[in-house]
Amino acid sequence: MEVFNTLGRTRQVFEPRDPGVVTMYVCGPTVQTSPHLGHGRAAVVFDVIRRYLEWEGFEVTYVQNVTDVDDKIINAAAERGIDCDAVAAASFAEFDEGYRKLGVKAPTIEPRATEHIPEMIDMIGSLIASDHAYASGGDVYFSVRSFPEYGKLSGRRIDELESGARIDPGEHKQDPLDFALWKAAKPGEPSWDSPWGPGRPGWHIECSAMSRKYLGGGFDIHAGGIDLIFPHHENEVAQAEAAHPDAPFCRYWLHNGMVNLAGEKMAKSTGHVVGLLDALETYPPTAVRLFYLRTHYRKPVEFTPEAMDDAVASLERLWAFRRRVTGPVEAPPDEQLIDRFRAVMGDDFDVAGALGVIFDAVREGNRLLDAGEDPGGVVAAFDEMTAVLNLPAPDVGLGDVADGLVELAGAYGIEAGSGDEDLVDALVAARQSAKTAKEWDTADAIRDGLAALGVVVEDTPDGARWHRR
RNA sequence: GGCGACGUGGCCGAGUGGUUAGGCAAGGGUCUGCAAAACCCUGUACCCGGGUUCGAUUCCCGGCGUCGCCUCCA
Repeated sequence: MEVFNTLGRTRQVFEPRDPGVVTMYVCGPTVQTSPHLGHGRAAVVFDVIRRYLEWEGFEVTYVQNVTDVDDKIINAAAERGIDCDAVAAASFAEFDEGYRKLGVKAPTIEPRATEHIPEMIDMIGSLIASDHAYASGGDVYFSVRSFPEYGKLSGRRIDELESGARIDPGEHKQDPLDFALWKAAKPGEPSWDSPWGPGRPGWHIECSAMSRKYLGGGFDIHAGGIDLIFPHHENEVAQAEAAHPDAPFCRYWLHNGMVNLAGEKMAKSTGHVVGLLDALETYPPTAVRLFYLRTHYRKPVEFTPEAMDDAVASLERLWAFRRRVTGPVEAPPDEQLIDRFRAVMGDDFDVAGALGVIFDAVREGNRLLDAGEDPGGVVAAFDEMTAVLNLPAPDVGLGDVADGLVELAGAYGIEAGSGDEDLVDALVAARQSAKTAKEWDTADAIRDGLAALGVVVEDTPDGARWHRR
């Protein structure tokens, strides 16, 4: 298995720190506003990587942090006249809903910055003790020049950074490159006591401190958006390795590409976004998930209605195939398909390639079914592969069609009272009678009526079947 | 300006030094009362210019273009 490691910008053989165990830290959201489609992509992409690793037999500890204290949360709270906790709680609820609808597995641990202030203070303290940081005017800054390897993750050199850097008013840096580990509290801001006075942590320190706490030194995978490489992840490396020079901070850095809209990156700071929850209302969540998964995780993707229609149609092909097979599948998964799946997934998580294998399975399975042969092994492989990607089949339940259904049934003399599904079965049977009598108009009217309710009737050699659209 | 990524057929999108990715859409056919689904067939794809090679879309150099980072950002 090989992965592209941002640290070194090369493809490397994946060898976890401890055999059979993978420790992952994913940069989670700053719970400041509503999630957009970009947040969803990061979550889905790393969720699939996690599920794949678990499928390969690794025991995965998946940590995703929640940044619940930061300048923008404070500003948003001030603007809206509510407190920071309320801003964070409302935003977190939306992220959580979005992740859940997208089928993202809950993190093993989901630590919040505000619940790990002592750990951060400890780390800051040891950085000061080792001269990698200094207190200044109630703030504490990391001294970038004290860490010679600074820039190794993002491929920057300190001297080049120097020219563009500057010190903002109110900061007390010794060097423009230095960044805040601890910010002195201003009036009205949330704050915690510290050896340097009341204040709050800088952004970067939480990930170094919390990953250390839950995953230890030299954990396996640190993941996040490609836009976090600099400065966030660069700073994390510097802090963590300066505080613990004995071992590298983490072994593999994985970064996902951005979601673009009209050719430009979605970004909450510019308002150039499509809300995640809005998209999940407009499109089936599994189709949104598939939209993310069609493109390799490191590449940018363009969000367009056409791309979504495409994803919806592709998904329908998947499930149209799966609907053809009823009853339990007992055959072992087709080995050739599984081998191909494993090969592409182990090749820097080529999920687009994996989808190619899945669609090949669909064609082969359909061909076998048409030929009257047993597609068991292909179906078993299909089920296994789609489970790894977590592309769940839609609910077959009727949902909210009940009212129109009773009316339609009545029109054909079918008594309400039994369950909705029985009603549909009765209507399908009525259509079958009409077909037998060659009353095509009636048969088609029933089918059209059901279609209008979102129930699709399809004829097969074994009789008519129906499913929810 | 510095650093980095990318440029594949109508659209999306994997991949490879020489033999089919895949999806969506389109055309033809089979099946079917019709429809849907499905299967089969079709469309001579790799930004441009050099170079390496028996052979490059696939490696190297240059150019053009798009995007990202260089401030907060998944």
